[in-house]
Amino acid sequence: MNQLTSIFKILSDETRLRMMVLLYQEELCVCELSGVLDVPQPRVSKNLSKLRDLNLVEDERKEKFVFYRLKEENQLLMETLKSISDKLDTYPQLVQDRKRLAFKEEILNKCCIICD
Amino acid sequence: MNQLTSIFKILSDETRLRMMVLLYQEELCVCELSGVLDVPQPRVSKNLSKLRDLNLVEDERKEKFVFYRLKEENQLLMETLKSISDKLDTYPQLVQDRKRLAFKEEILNKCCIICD
DNA sequence: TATACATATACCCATAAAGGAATATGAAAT
DNA sequence: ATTTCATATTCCTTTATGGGTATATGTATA
Repeated sequence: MNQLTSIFKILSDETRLRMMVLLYQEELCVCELSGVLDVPQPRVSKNLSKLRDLNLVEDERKEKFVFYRLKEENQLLMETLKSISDKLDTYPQLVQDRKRLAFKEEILNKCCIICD
Repeated sequence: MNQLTSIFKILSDETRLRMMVLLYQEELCVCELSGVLDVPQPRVSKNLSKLRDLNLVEDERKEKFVFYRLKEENQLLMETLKSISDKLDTYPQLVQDRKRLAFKEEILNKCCIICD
């Protein structure tokens, strides 16, 4: 039962929901999430750790960055994210996030300092 | 966006989730919900009013009782409740609630005093 | 009109949760 | 080995949330 409600609790926070919707698209590192969503890095990290605690994401280090991706085991979560993604146009913020996702490289260059 | 997160917030509380799952089956009055779920009446009422505030249920008085039913307009909510109901067996508490729902008349007789 | 009963609300308390700022950690590069 | 940079964590404050008890409301029945 708690397994159920905790999923909804995770989705009930705007920051996390936006993170999940992006991660539903593709794996992302912390600073990409932070940059695309325009949300401070500690907030992203803290919320990612909540997702990790519930075994909803897995992380993998690649060089300097830690990438997070959704674990697809939780069927309810996946169905829910699909429902949201199917009607993405209904939610301007999510549409904007997705647009910004397309520019993540440029955003990354501003956020982290890899401008070489 | 808030429209989205508020749906999940509603579902993230165990009492409300159990209420919603029952209401997904059939309309129920306050004391039926209270009796079937074995939850104090004020708690049921308060949570119903939260649902009403979000326009997720409608109520109708029939004689002495006020019956609540889900409004089926919110597609995401409906899809979510369907997902849950489809895998009901996974959640013992929900299974038990549904069993008790079948005995609601007897439960009602104990909870309210209509024993004529 | 007075009473009973179903439901709604108010008040209070305890806990949880989110957010920000500062700082710690730990891997990689020099 | 030391510095840099990405990420994680800690501490603190504020606000939100849920639950209980008591009580108010309002409809129906006697």
